[in-house]
Amino acid sequence: MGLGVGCDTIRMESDHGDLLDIVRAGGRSGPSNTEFEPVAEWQLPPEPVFVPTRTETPTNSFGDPFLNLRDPLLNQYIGAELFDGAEAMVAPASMAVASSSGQGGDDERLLVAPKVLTGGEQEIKGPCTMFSRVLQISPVAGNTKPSQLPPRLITPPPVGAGEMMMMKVSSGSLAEPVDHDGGVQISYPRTPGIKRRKSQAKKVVCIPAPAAASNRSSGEVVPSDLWAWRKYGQKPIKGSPYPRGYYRCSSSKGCSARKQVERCRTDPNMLVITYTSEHNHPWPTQRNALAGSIRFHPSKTASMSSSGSILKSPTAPKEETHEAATMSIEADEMGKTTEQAEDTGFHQTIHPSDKPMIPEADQPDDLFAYLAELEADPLSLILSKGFMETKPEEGGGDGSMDDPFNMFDWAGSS
DNA sequence: CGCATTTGACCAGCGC
DNA sequence: GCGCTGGTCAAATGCG
Repeated sequence: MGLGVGCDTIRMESDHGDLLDIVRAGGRSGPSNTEFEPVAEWQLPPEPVFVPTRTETPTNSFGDPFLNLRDPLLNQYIGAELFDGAEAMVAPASMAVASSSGQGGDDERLLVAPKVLTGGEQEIKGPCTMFSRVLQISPVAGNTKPSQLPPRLITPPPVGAGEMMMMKVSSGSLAEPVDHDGGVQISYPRTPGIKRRKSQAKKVVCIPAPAAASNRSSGEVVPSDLWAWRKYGQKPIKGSPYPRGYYRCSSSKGCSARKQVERCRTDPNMLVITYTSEHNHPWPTQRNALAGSIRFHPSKTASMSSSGSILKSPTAPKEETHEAATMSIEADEMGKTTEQAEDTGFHQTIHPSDKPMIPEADQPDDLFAYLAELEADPLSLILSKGFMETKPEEGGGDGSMDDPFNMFDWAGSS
């Protein structure tokens, strides 16, 4: 199932009185007890839209891990590009991402939820909850208001089985999944009553909580990513039975990057991770990242023993990934010619038809190990495997390790 | 011993 | 100004 054009809008009201507009596509009908209402500002472009080049992106100069992610199994992008405060994303066929002009001004936020179906209509269960990963990049403080920006919707070609579901948040607090049959949502924290220190850029990621394999005394299971985080506080949150953990980046001294981890109020199986500030340093080395995340994660130890490192991709060796990283755009696959892609300044590779990154010879064992690891630590795997593939512009970069966006070189530089 | 987590105290923003 | 709540600090504690 590819990306549909027809959309339904489901207006839902959360327990906080927040209105969520859910735009569905792909033929699925929403709950019958909801009010259907079209959202005019949501537009489906006739063809994929390319986002500007990275050089036009003034923020996240050190390679935000949530930009340009790729679904490691589908080998498709699940990431997003942030520029000038606008929201623009590249999504796999299993996901739809959109940005709106925001009739409600600053209150307009976008949500994305993928729906991946196996071949036909059977939904992937179990470890494949990884497919339920969604990203949303919120506007950057000080930049153009979303309401001043034109709508942008970036969709990959309808390749592979998938179903898309889009949502929009009019206002409200942290993301709370409203679709519980496989979708994951991300929103921007917009609780009016909650103080927001200054106007910091925040990214809210809502992911399935890893299996409760961890024996942490707090019972909290925090998925790791490439960064090393140090917990510096925990607070009970009003209205939520679950505390919120506060983490700061420990990969580098002086790094102001922070994240908050809490369980979704309505769905304890979901983790809401809010990223604040940016890293002022490049990606940490594997060793550093490991040092900051291995504690309290016995399952990772087992994973390490089999794969050598929790950050080591069980898929392609470095040479292959690097090769992939330097491959040029297969623009035709996106319904656009290379020239067109270059005209837009967008230089990114999407391989909808690529074979899975799992090496065939190692698939049986590695696949199980991979899935197990995925279940235990999905975010880490996503970040360690699903790196963006960005080819530097001619003369704009040599793809060396000096390029903070060159994830593959970074992974191999430790 | 080094580093991370825990946890109570303190600070700051916001609404009334 | 006061109270509420979220966010941060820092000493205590624990683990490898």
